[in-house]
Amino acid sequence: MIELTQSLAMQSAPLEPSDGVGIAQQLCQTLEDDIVTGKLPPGQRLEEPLLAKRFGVSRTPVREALQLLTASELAEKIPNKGVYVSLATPERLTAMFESMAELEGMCGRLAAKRMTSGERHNLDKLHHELAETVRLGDSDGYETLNRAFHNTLYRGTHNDVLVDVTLSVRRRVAPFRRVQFTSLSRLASSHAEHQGIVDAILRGDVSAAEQLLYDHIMAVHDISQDYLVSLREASPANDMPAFK
Amino acid sequence: MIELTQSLAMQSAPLEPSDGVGIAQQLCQTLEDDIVTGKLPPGQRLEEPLLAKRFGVSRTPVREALQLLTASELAEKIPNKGVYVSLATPERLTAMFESMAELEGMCGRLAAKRMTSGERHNLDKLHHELAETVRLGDSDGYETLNRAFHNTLYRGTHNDVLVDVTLSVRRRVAPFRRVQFTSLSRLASSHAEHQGIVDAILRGDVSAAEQLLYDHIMAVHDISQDYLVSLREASPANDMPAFK
DNA sequence: GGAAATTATCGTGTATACATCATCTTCATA
DNA sequence: TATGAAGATGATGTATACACGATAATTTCC
Repeated sequence: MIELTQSLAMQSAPLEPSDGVGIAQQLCQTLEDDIVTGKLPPGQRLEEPLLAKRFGVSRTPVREALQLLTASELAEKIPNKGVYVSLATPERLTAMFESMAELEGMCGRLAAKRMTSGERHNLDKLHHELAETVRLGDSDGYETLNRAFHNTLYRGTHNDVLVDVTLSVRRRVAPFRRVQFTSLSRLASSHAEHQGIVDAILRGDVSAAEQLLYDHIMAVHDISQDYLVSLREASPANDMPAFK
Repeated sequence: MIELTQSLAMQSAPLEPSDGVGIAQQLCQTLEDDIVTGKLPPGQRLEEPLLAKRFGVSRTPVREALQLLTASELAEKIPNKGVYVSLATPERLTAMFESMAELEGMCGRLAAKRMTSGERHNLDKLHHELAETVRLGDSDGYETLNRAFHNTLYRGTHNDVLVDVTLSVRRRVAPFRRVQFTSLSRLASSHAEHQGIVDAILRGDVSAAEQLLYDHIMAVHDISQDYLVSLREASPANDMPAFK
C-alpha cells in the first residue's frame, strides 16, 4: 500500500493552466488513465489534499475532477467519507459485462445495416492492422487499435447518443476488461472473433453481427471475474467503507 | 424572456443546508425538475450568480449542481461561455428516441425472461391503476404511474447497470417525451400499447415484448419532434452559442 | 458618418479561508 | 485492565476573493 500512497503523493506533470481547457479536465483525464491502466486500483482512496499537492493546484479543480470521475461511475463519492475508485462486486461486474455485450450487439446490428462502404472499409483496415500487432505480440498496440476498432463499430450506428451510452459503459468496465490483453492466447482468440464480426458486417448480416459481438464481449467475462476476485482478496480495497 | 429571467432571479425555497444530503444535490434535483417540467426551457442559460442569489447560497454548490446537470447531459457547459439547458437538434432527438426504444426493447426482452411472478404481478397491478387515471383523464397521475410502470420493467432485467443506463437516457429524453401526456387521446393509445406489453411479459414472449416496447417508445417520436421544432422556432433558445 | 480599436463590465476559472463532521487517540474511571 | 467519554486531528462542505477571458459599448480616427 506504501507504493500506492507514494504514487499519489509524488509530484507529477506541471499541468500548465493555460492549456486548451481547464485544469480539472486534464486532472480527470489523468486520473481516468491511471484508473484504467491499473495504477490506481479499484478501491483506492482519492484524497483531495494529496492530489492537490501532487499536481500543484488548489483543491477546487481537484474536487471538480473527482466529481467528473464520480459522474462517470469510475469513482464513488461517500458523503463525509471521501472518494474511492469504484470497486465492483462480482454481481455488478457480471451486470456490467452483460450490459456491455447487449450494447455492443445492438451497435453491431445497427452498424451492419447502416455503415457506409467507406466505414466498412475502415473497419476492415483496422482489423488487418490488428493482425500485425497480434503477430508481434504487441499487447499495448492491440489495446489501442482494438479501441479504435470498436469505436468504428459504434459510430457505424450513426447514432451519437448510442455511441455516448456505449462509450460510458465501456469506460466503466475498462479497468476489468483490460486484463485480457496480458494473455497472448487471448489476444489471438480475440482477433479470431473479430474476423467473424468483420465478415458479418461486410456482408450486412445483422443477426450474426449482433450475436458474434455479444459473444465477443462475454468471452472476457470469466477472465475479468477472476481478476476482480483476486483484487478484492488481496488489496488495500478492503478498507473501502460501505454506504450507510 | 423577461418572465424567464424573473423565474431565475426570484427567491425560492429556503434550502436548509442541514438536510439529509448536500445542498448541491438538492439544487440539482430542483433544476432537473424545472427542466423536465419545462419551467426552464431547452436553450435557457443558467448563470451561477443568478442561481446563487435565487437560492441564497454561494457559487460553489451552484457550480457543483450545474456540473451534475452537465454530466447527465441535461445541460451543456461551454467553456468561458456558461451553462445552457440542453437544446437538441432534430437529429439528436431522433437519436435519443431510437436509443431509448432500443434500450426499452432490450429491457422488455430480458424482463420477459427473468421477472419473478411477484414482479409480473406488480406490473399488471400498475397497469390496472393506469387504466383508472386514463378513465379520469388524470394526465399527471398517468405520468407518475407510467414512470413506475417502466421502472418496474427495467428492474425486471435484474441488471442494475442496465437500469442505470436506461434511466439516464430516459432523463435526457424526458423534457421532450413529456408533451405526449397533454393529449388525452395519446394517453388512451399509450395505455392500449401497455396492454399488449403486459400480455407479452406475462406469457414470457420475449420477442413480442421487445418489439412492442420499441414501437411504444417510437410512437411518441413524431409528437416530440413537432414540439422540438416549435421550441427552436419561437424561444429565447436561439441565442444559444454553438461549440467552436 | 462609419469603422476599428480600446476600455469597461460581466461571468467563469482558480485559489484561499472558514465551518462542520467524522475518526482516532488519550485519559480517567470502574 | 478494559471501557467510555472528551479532546485533537484531519478531511470534507461551503463561502469569499482574485485572475483571466469574453463580450459589448463607447470613443477616436479615417
